[in-house]
Amino acid sequence: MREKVPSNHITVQQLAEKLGISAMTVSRALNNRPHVDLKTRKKVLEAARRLGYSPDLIAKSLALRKTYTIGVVVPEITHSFFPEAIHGIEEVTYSQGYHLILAHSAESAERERDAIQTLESKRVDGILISIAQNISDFSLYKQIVRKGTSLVFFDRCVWGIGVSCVSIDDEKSARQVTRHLLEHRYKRVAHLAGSPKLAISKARLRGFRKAIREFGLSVDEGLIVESGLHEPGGYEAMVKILSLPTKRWPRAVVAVNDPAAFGAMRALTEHGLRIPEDIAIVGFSDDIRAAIMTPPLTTVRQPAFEVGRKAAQRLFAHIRGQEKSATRTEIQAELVIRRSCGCLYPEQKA
Amino acid sequence: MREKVPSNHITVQQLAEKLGISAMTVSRALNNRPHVDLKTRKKVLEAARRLGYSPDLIAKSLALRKTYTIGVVVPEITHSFFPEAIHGIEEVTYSQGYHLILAHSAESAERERDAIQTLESKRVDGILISIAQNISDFSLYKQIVRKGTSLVFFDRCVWGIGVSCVSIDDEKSARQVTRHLLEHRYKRVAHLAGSPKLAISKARLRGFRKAIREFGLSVDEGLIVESGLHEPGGYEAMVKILSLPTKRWPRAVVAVNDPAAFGAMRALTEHGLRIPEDIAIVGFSDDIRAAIMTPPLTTVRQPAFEVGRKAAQRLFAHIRGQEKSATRTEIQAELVIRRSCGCLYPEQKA
DNA sequence: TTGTACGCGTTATCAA
DNA sequence: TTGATAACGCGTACAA
Repeated sequence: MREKVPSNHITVQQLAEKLGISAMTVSRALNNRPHVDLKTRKKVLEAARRLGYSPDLIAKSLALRKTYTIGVVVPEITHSFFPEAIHGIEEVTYSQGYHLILAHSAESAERERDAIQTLESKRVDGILISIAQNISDFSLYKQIVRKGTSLVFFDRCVWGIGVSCVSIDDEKSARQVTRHLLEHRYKRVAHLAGSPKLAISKARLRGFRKAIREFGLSVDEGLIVESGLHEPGGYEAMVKILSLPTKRWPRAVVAVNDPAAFGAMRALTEHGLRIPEDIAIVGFSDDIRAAIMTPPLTTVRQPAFEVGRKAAQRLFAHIRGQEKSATRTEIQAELVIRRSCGCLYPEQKA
Repeated sequence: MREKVPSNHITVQQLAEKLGISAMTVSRALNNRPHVDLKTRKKVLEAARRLGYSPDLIAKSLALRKTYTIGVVVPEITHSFFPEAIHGIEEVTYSQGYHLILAHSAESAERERDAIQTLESKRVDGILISIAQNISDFSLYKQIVRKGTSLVFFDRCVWGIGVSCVSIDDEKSARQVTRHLLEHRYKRVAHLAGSPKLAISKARLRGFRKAIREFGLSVDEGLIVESGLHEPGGYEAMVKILSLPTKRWPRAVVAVNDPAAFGAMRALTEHGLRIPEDIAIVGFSDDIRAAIMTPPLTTVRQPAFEVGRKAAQRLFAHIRGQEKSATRTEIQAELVIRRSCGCLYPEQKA
């Protein structure tokens, strides 16, 4: 027993019949194409408006084999980075007259697979994706490209499969913030590392190591502790560090992101340690809470909007066939210096 | 000069030819429909997998006149409420096998109009919308409904046009939080009101007044000050209140939202007043920063995820034709008691 | 300037 | 169980 669907959508055919002309003429008039008498054109447009004609983009897409739509897959939607990136994507998309289908993988490989296949089936003209954690099989991405759909990664990328990527230069940024600490004469610096499987974690760890080496210091491996990306993990990791003999304690900490830093700050405070006087700390990502922590957290600001904007631009370049080979765009992050690193005033230094 | 679009998508026809059977049989096999020999079915599925067949949902939608897609229009995308609501919508949508097209009106009536028309043209099965500010022409919404597209408002609604709505009960929530203060023996309570044009502001003000009256007290109109919805406005409004003679000062403050409360807290602190010992304060919306203010801010939690979830459920009920008339769903907000209201420990009371 | 025939990829319908 | 035909709404190509 099927429901009666009203579907009061008027078609080009119907418009044509009502006006006593052919569908083709109506189509031409509606799409501002040449070879239509001005009077006929006016008549058509007027009728279309009056009858509330709305073009069927489904039919149009089928005929033109082009949807003027791009798909976006994000692993997380609540975290402030992605809404901002989506905002950036959306600005470009809108200005180009394209539409946007949003899919959410919820950090699940299966849901990501679903999402990509759906987007492919919807025949989007291109896909922007920030991949879920723990993805190790890249064959789907390759398949998409092979089938002729433009693809660009943003924020979380896969290298070596010929796909462009726009991301934050995590390694350079981590190196920069670590250097900042070292320049202020902190010698022993710890790192709360994210998952060793995640590219951003690895990049930040690399940047951290690089900075230490560049200062002619050596890395104390015991001061590199895995914290994950959330507050509780940061807390645990810091507790673990504080369980070391006091003389092995670090003078400063570089956390893989702000939530981890928040957890670490809690651990420090609970141990009766002052920030930054006893141990300084810096985060990563400029979480909205960073500025109002006590003390305010020094961090690295991620220009999410910019990442989204650039990624969308790259995708459109690719869709238009202006992009020959895979490119790698790295947006420069920005160091936001606050009290937690103890570097604001010279006299606070170690 | 047209570009060569690879578009290596295999079709049902091609599959059929390769297998030497008809397209119809392939279609039946792929869609798990009856009347297909088990062996044929297996052969089809195997071939589809091997050749990377991906169904063309555009063609399918055209044939079935159903897209299995809903559209969502939000006025803002960075504010944490909407990402969470979208998350809630997404969970329902995903579980129902539907897809989601996201559109962003950026608080602009024109962009909202664009978005709605696009969604209509894309023949989505339903639309969820939280309307932009300053919208006064509701004819478009009515038109959408008339054309047979299901519509449900969420968070920001329009009444009286026969469309269902899911929102937070602002008036009741404001009444509840105000009552909470009054129950703890605060007598003089001020209100930082948002814009008198905004529905949520008006509702919260109504709730505030109602609670006061219910306690047999009268409202001191001088203690109701317009603050807008942001931090600076909250600061200004509080300064204005503190410029009153000391004896007219309130013992507690209900702010229209958290940012306004943050501003007010800054004003209080700068005046050397203690929170909550001298003046207590409560906010509205459980901004992520509320918990880490000094002192932590008592506030009203907006279950955004829940609003999104419920709205999506309503929409699906409507799409399935199970919904006769327009309904009004109000999600109950939740009071989050922290230190700023001075009600956590009995001995702190006034 | 206008109109006709056909195809886009899929499924419903009805016949075999 | 299978297949041929038509239709979904639109635009391209070509003819009138």
